[in-house]
This record gives sequence, C-alpha cells and structure tokens, in this order.
Amino acid sequence: MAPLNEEQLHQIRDERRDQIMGAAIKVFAHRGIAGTKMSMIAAEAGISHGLLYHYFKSKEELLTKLVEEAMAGAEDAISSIYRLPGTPLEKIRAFSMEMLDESGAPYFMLIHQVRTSDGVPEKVKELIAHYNMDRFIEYMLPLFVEGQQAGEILPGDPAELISAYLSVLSALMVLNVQALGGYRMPKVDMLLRMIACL
Amino acid sequence: MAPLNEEQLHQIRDERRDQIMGAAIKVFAHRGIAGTKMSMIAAEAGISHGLLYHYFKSKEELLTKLVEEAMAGAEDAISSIYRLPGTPLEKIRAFSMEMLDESGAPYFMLIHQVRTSDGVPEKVKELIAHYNMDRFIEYMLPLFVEGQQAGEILPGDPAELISAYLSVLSALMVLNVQALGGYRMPKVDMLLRMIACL
Amino acid sequence: MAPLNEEQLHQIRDERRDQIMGAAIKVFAHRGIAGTKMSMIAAEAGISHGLLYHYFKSKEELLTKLVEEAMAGAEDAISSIYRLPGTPLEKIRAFSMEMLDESGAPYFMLIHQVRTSDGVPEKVKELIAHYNMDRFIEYMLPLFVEGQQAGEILPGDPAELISAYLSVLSALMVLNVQALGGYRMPKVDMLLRMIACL
Amino acid sequence: MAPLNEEQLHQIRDERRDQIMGAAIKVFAHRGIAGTKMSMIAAEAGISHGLLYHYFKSKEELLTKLVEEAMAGAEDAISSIYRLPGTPLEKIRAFSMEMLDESGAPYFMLIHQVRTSDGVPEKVKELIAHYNMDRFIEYMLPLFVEGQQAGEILPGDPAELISAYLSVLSALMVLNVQALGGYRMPKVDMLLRMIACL
DNA sequence: GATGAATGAGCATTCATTCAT
DNA sequence: AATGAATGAATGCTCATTCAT
Repeated sequence: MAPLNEEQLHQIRDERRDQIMGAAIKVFAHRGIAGTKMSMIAAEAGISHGLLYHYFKSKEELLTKLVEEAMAGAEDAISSIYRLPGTPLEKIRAFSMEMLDESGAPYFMLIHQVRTSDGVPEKVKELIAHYNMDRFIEYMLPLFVEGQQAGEILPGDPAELISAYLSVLSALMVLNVQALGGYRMPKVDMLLRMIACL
Repeated sequence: MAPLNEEQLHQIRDERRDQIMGAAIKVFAHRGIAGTKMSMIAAEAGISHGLLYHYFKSKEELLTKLVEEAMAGAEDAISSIYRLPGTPLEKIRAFSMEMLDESGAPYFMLIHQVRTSDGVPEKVKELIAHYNMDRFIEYMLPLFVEGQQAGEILPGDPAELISAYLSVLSALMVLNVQALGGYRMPKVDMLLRMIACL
Repeated sequence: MAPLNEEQLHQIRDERRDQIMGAAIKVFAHRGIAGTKMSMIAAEAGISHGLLYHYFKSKEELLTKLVEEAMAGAEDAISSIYRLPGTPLEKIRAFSMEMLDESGAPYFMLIHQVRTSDGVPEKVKELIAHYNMDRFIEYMLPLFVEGQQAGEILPGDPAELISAYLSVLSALMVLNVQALGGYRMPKVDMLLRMIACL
Repeated sequence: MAPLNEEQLHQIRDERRDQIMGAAIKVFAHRGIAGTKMSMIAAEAGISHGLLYHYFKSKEELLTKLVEEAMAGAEDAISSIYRLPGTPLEKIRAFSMEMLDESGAPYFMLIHQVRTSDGVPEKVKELIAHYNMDRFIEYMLPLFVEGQQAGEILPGDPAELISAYLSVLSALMVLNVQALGGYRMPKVDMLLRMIACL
C-alpha cells in the first residue's frame, strides 16, 4: 500500500531530524534560547517552518532533545578518557586538547545558555540538573588518584582538582565559541600547570 | 513650596537612571539580550514601563549605555592593578581575587551576551569591538615584564601569557554568574600556577 | 490477476466516499465547521489525509456534498409521512417519533451549524437557503388540513401550526445530539398536545 | 503620582471589559468557539487585538468569563420567576415570554456551543456541568406542584414536566438566534398547551 | 515626572492543501 | 489508489513603543 517503503521513510525522517538538530544547535548556541526564532532554525536547515513542526512538536521539544543529546555527548567525551593512551597526565592532556578543539563547543554553549537563561522551561532545567559536574568528577577520580600516586599530579583533594580544572575547561569552551574580542585560547600545557607537578 | 531647583531635579534624574541601569544589567545578564523584556526591567526597577521610556529612548539605547558603562568599568578594574601593593605577582594575585569575587560578573556576562548574540544591533557590536583584549594586554605588559625580570613569572612572550591568563579569568567570570551545576571556582593560587614560576 | 474491472473500481470508490462522508458528518456535527480539521475526518475514516483529497477536492467541497445529502435526506423524511399508516394525527405522531430517535440528528445538527456559522462559504449558504421550511410546510399542508377537518388537529392557520411544530422538532433534534446537561427529550405525546384537539 | 486617579482608571477598565465581553459573546454565539478568531472579537469591539490581551490573558480566559456570566444570568432569570405576578401558569407564561424575547439568546447559544463542541478546554466544560438542568428543576418544582394542585397544570411527575418544557424552551432559543431558514417561533400559548390543563 | 491604556509588528504554532513516490 | 513529507497562509499571543491624562 505504502508508496514508499517503511525503510525509505524512516531514513528520510532520520536525515531530516539530524539536519534540523544540527541547524538548531548552531542557532541556539549563537543567539541564545529566547533569541532563537523557529524561522531561523528552519532557514538554517533549509526547510519550511511548517516542516519543522512536522518533526518537533514545539520549540521546547526541540530544545529538550538537543539538551539530551548534548548531555549524552558530554558523558561520552568524558568516559572516553580511559581509552586514550599514556600516563594519567598524558590522558588528561589528550582529553583537554580534544575538548578545546571546538567541535563540541556548541553543545557546551547550549548547556551554558540553558543554565543561565531564566526563561527556559522547567523540564529542560531538570535535565540539566542531572548533568552535574559531580558525575564527571566521579568518572575522573581514579585517573587523578593514579596520577597523584605516580607523582604526576599535585597532591591534595583530587575532587577539588578535577572540579577546578573542568570548570576552567568548560569556561574556555563557552567563552571561545567565536574566538572574538581578542581572546586567545591558552595552550593546553599552560592549563595543565594548574594541576601537574612540574 | 518652592519647586526643586535645577540641580535637585538633575540629581533625581541621575538616581533614576542608575536605578534603572542597575536593574537592567541584572536582568540582561540572567536572561540574555533577547530574553530580557522591557517590562522585566521596569518591574525589577520598581517603576512603570512607561517611565522607562522617559529615561531611555529604547531597549537598544539602554543596552548601549550599559555596555559603555561595562567597558569603562572593565578598564577601571584593569588600570587599578598598579595601585595594588606588593610584587608584580602579588598585584596579579590581588587583582585576580577582585575579579573573581563576582561583583563585576554581571558586566562581563553582559559583554559576553553581546559578543555571542547575533541579534544585537550593529552599533553595540562596534562598541564591543573596541573592548579588545589588546588594550588590556598593553596595560598589563609592563607588570608582567617586571615580574619576568624578577623571576616570578614564567619566561616567554608576555603578551601571550597575559592573553591566556585574562581569557581564563574572563571565562570563569562568565561561567560562574550563578554558580550552578556544581562548577566550583578554582582557587586563585591554582590559576596563578599557569603563569608563575614555582 | 486480472485487474479489477471498471465497475468494481467504481464500487470501491463509492464505498470510500460513503465512508468519508460518514466520518465527516460525525465530526462536523460534534466540533462545528471551523472546529473540524481535515485530519480529524481522515483519522475518523481511518485513511490518510492525502487520500481525502483524492475523493474531495477541498474541505468546502466535502461540506457541500454533505449538506446536499442532508437536504435530500430531510426531504425524504418529510415526504415519507404520507406512507405512514393511520389518521393524520397518527401519521404525525409516527413521523415525530422517527425524527426524534436521533438517527437523523447529525444531519440536522450539520444544517444548524451551517446556518448559524458566519464563516461558511457563500455557496453552501445558498444551498441551505433552499432548504426552507416553506417547502416542508407545503408538503404537510394537506395532511394538517385533513386532520383539522377530522377534528383531530387544532383549528387556525395550518401553515403556522406546521411551522411552529416543525420548529420545535428541529430545535429538539439540534439540542439533543449529545443528551448532555440533563436535558430530557420530551415525550412525543406531550409535543402533540401543542397541535392536537384533546 | 498617578496621572489618572484610581477611580477613573477603574471605570475605563470596567467599560472596556464590558465592551469586549459584549462583542465576544456576539461573535462566539454566531461563529462557534473554534470559528471565532480573537481578531474578530477585537474588530467587533473596535479595539486592537493587543488591547484584548491587556484585558483577557487568552481566548480561554475570555470564554470562561463569558460562560460564568452566562450561567449567573441563567440562574437569575430562572429565580426571578417567583417575583412575577399571577397564578403559577401565568408566572410560567410570563417567564416563557421573557426567555423567548431573544435578549438572552446569545448566552444560551454560547452555552450550547460549549456543550456541543469537543475542542473546548476542560475547565470550561466543568463549569457547564454545574449548569445542570436539575438545578433549574429544583427551582421550579414548588411552582409546578402548586399549579397542579390548582388544576392548572397537567398531573404527573412535575420534574419530568419541567425538564421537558425547559428543554423545548432552550432548544427554541438556541435554534432561533437568527430567525433564519423560515423557522417561526411558536406562540407561547401553543407551548403552554404541552403542560397546561385545557 | 509618572502611569497604564493602546497599538501593531513579530513570533510560535496549526492546518488546508500539494506532490513525489 | 495511497501515503506522508512538504509548504505557506492564517491565527493566538507577546512585547517594544507611543500617548493621553
């Protein structure tokens, strides 16, 4: 009966969804939640605004899906650190470079926008609440302890070290999206001095 | 009975303007440029929205004035560094603590909002363009050179050191406005490790 | 293997049309003209909205066809009165019971919706204009006169009697579609008291 | 401080509200709930649609207020029956004439629209549920019983008599708003034959 | 100076309709 | 014939701005 088979339809839908979400994160990150108009997203994705609503019931749903994806991505990024080669400090170094290479910046930017915007729906705020730095600290704790035992990383409360270091990384990512205003991204080795034994 | 004289009227006017600008920066910083409604500012300032327009011709003018103030304030903050006591590194340390104590955060936040928002009027963008980090680097250059000569600060291109360090400071200020999400502001001494000889 | 012949295709087509019109009148009657979305009709009929447009060029055409059918049906119902058994009053009694048994209510409801909705296309309004009560009065006139001569029906202008009585019948049908709000359909004998000699 | 005093402002607001509600009930009654656009109400009231939202937060709120008013009005109308002069049947006669004189028709029409439209917000539906005919039956019960004892009104369950009679009255009001299609409002005396001893 | 009623441009969302498959 | 992706006009609602008082 169906003129296009199930699979073709599914593929179209998936492609469109990705296309829209890609456009949306770009616009949200740059213009803020309230500053982003659905028509901008549609234009960026090259479709009509009507079609946008065929795929996402509302601006809120689109934002929610984006945040969910961002959080899953962040978790992925952090958890990948153990698969990197070398000593703990080398792993952290490689991880830091990956973070700062800007490809994930829109996601961090989006989360920052959500976090600092008061006009965001409660549901999205809740999602973000789970994206607590504590989860990431837990992930990295064994690595930092190992580094401290190896004499590579500064002594002291490792949770505090991690939190401070990740805060700086996150902050730089948020700030640097557009490399405007003369900000210059610090070299990774400079950042590592904050936590490494020299 | 006698009507207020010229000067008194002027003073009331100035107070009102300050009151409004104080309210405005708070709201802008938290809700973003587009997310901030004139009525929110009026409510925050405790006046009618009609009165807002007696003091500022438009949202754009208010934003412009705010950005101008923010830029002047930033310049003040940076230039004050030479009036602080101690060695160059001690001056930088004191300056850093002042920056991070959050009192100036809304201004940095505002500037960040303006910088990363595409929907901001061109005129305001131009203002911001002047607020180039290069000016601040120039200000701090003698201090860093002095510190390097004293062996307190790492060798290497001082302009790059300053730029990187200020980027981190700015980034943390922007990120930290609400201290949400488990981010913990790093200790100043940890940040100083990025630039100091240990 | 052999493709369906002309006639079979035609029959399928007719069945589909009936299926759609049946769904449409239900939805129109319950939700009003403007409140009825094409997608609702498609869902009620169990087909895609795309297919709807294979059978009816537009919402307006569908509504028009429905109104035409409703009017033909009403005429049938009225004209059938002479085929009923018994004295004039008995015929009227049987006819009244048939009307009120609710099966034809959606049609009356639809006509009422069209009549009282200002947003209906002019073409449909014109159709309705023909469905004037005067036609029905003409139909029933001989019957009422006969009843008056037999002393069963009140004396006086028979056209006025008919008009009033049919108005009450129509009104009750329109009102009663959903039997909500505690309205209770009056017994037919009670209604007949309006026109009958007791 | 205030340029217009409290009272003047209040008066303006009240007038505007009445003006809007008057316009709204007219449009809702004629075009149905879904068929009524806020812009139509604004146009009917002779104001901008922006001002409409100054007075009523949403279409739903406006509809709710209208229904509340309609229900209060209906209760008033029914309860006023005891203040009419004459025997029970005479009271009922006077009451019926008042009902049918069309001034209250838009309210009945509105309630009918709400009752038969599926797209109406739940909150409004609940309001209507209270406007149950049972309440009105209770009101009129003593009057009908008195009429039966006086031999003016038919014997039998008075609640059923009332319910049936009020159903007919309501139905006629709903049907007759525009006196279209050749419907002719029956004379009150004809309607009274349904319940009166002759 | 101060207020809030009033306006209208702009944005989120819905829905009739078209069309490629 | 049948489906659902795609479009855009229309509608509810918000908000910057103006203005009478």
